[in-house]
Amino acid sequence: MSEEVRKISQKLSAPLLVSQPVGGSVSESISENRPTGKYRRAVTLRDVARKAQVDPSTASRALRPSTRGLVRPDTLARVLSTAEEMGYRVNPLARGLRDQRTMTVGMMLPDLANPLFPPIVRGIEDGLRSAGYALILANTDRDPNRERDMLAVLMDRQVDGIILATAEREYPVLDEIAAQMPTVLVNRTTDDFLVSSVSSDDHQGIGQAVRHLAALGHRHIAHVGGALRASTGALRYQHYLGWMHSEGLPVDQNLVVFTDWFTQDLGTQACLELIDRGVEFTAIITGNDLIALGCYSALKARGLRVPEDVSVVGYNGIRFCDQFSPPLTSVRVPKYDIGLRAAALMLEAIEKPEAPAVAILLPTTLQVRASTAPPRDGR
Amino acid sequence: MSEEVRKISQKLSAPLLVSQPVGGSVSESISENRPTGKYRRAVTLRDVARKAQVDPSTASRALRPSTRGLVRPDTLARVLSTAEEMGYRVNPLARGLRDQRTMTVGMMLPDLANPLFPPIVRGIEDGLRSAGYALILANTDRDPNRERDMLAVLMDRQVDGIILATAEREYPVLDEIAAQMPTVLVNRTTDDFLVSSVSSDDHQGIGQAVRHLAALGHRHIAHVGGALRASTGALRYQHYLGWMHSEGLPVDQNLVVFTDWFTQDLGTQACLELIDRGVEFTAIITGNDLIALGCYSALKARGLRVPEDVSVVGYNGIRFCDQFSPPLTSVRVPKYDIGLRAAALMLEAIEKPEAPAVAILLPTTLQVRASTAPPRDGR
DNA sequence: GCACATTTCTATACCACTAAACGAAGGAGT
DNA sequence: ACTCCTTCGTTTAGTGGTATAGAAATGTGC
Repeated sequence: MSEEVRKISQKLSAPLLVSQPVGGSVSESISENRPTGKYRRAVTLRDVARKAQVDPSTASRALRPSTRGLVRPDTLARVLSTAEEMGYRVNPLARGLRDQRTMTVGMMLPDLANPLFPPIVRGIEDGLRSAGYALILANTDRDPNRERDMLAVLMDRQVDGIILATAEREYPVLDEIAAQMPTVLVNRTTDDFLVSSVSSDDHQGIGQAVRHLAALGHRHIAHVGGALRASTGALRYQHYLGWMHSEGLPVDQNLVVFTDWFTQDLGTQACLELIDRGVEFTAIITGNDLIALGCYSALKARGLRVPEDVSVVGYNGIRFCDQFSPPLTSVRVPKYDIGLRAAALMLEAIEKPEAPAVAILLPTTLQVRASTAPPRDGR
Repeated sequence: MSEEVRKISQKLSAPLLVSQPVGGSVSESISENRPTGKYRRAVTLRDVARKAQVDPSTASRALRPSTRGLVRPDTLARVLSTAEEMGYRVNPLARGLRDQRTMTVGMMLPDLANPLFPPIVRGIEDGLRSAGYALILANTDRDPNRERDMLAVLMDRQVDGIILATAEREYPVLDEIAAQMPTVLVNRTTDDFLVSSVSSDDHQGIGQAVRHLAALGHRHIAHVGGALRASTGALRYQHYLGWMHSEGLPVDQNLVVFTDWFTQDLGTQACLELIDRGVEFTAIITGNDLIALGCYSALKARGLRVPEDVSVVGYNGIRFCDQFSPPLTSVRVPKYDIGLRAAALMLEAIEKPEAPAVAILLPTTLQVRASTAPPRDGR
């Protein structure tokens, strides 16, 4: 029935080379040395200048706001209107070559398919776009070789700055990168505080989680943490310790396990290990939502129900948290805003390369859902 | 406890301007007109040529593989080694300006945060990357103005091609775009078959869904479709009709509703409308997974259970389908592969602009999960 | 009416790279 | 010894835009 739409091939209609009629006394057409290819060539500054009867440099002046004052009003108007009329647009390549700027920012991230990143990327994207910058993404899959390669690719492209979502606490390349161009870290930071960063306030976030569980009556709260070599993993663990203490709850290192990375499978493994230690607990604070999902599987495998037997709190508040079974209580981090801020910071860094580094922490909100409940009485 | 990591600001260590010692008889340093800024300037072709004692154009020949044959072996070696030694990298801006190619492809998509897109984008990204191309994303949020703007931005940047995930069946801008540069559609197509596209084989996909439900014993299968102005919405609807007929199942237009767009909320609305028509059905085939989630809510709101009272089949097989409550049976489309293919097609189109358009359909697989079950007996 | 200041525009040069045309050197052929 | 050819390199010019210096036009004051 739909066979007619399958694997068909059909000639492209040959497009017209629209050669805009050039009125007035200047007779040359726009870029007479037009290539013979399929596509139309763009109008250049020279084309505009010729038609407006001025020198290209005058046209250039007229067209860029900052130098506009150096042009007599009537000339200005003439240039502007012919430019408008001819549909002139500056060629950012040419301008970039001259100014040594590409108006492009590179971003390295582990994997766009990780649901944490798309909203951040959108934020960055939108933030940069409003200032005329474009974003080039490079996924590294946490492969150090690929990371090097992608970095080289971005550098080669002369990006005006680099945003990194790939940083680990020890991250030797960073020095090298930061020495070459403006650099901003998102979501994660390094131990050496050299470079600006934007992330969520994990202190506050873990606090919300601990206090929420404490308020429900939990005392034996476990931690299935993320990778300690990532700042997020380490910080959340530290803040877990800190808040447990300050809430007067017992901390037992047998109730703490770590994953090697922030994935569902590793979360399951770690959680199974935790359970099999046989130390009693009624709630888990996890390193992120994926690990939390891993805990769901592990708990289920050992016949424990969420939240009846064990409450689980995630971190990040990725999309679909509310659709999980049960819906996952999670510390929501403002992902889009993190991106926006990172973009703003990048623009600032490009503008003023000598400005000092800043760490920006954005507030989290606890989203309480069905994965947390009071512990069964008696425990 | 973590106060020390909060809102700190600290001077960046001033980086050294590493001025590589230039040996040999040529005494000028690399780019003596180095700017005074924070960052090091790149080594140019001239620098290499000077040091290797050849003309820049000879160096250029030596350095690009295609013209390498025109250079005597010893000269070649000398140029190559000095280039290596000085860490020379071509400036893509300059090359792009000369060759009128940016080695960059633009992509317009509605919203990266839609879980359908990240895997596709990764595929495109990886496919392009391997050929030395980079990808620039532009999110449009389906706002026609934004769409125009983003398009202009991409054009201005002289991208070598455009990949569109924003096409609707009637999509007037497309002609204009396709006349200007290589264009490839992903996921969706237009009614006028002018431009190459890569999407999933919806005929096969819906077939899998219908036959799965039929095999379970369902006869009254409803369709909560997507937007008809998108090819995906229209095709899936048509194929639903087709397969229902060919499976000998009754088609009742009262069992068909459409959403205005592929979102969860609109899915809920549409499904509520469907239920309130009072016509009996035991299963729903939806326009995509988000609509399926919307149906979950609607069914729940009317006291119907999935899958006991109504089976639900999604489309796309987005991430976390298996975590939903209940886990969603869905037609999985090979998102990453779609991206890869789109990239390949784009590269081909850039290479040979006159090549005819092709529509590539990739096979789907039905992932059966807990949202589908046999209908309760008696119905 | 002239010197001088100011405004407005043009010419030049450069950003980094490369295709095409050109030229020099060396070898082969007669 | 002379031309012709091949090989390898350089010169030239051009990609589009803009800062800078300087030229031309205009205005000002006496």
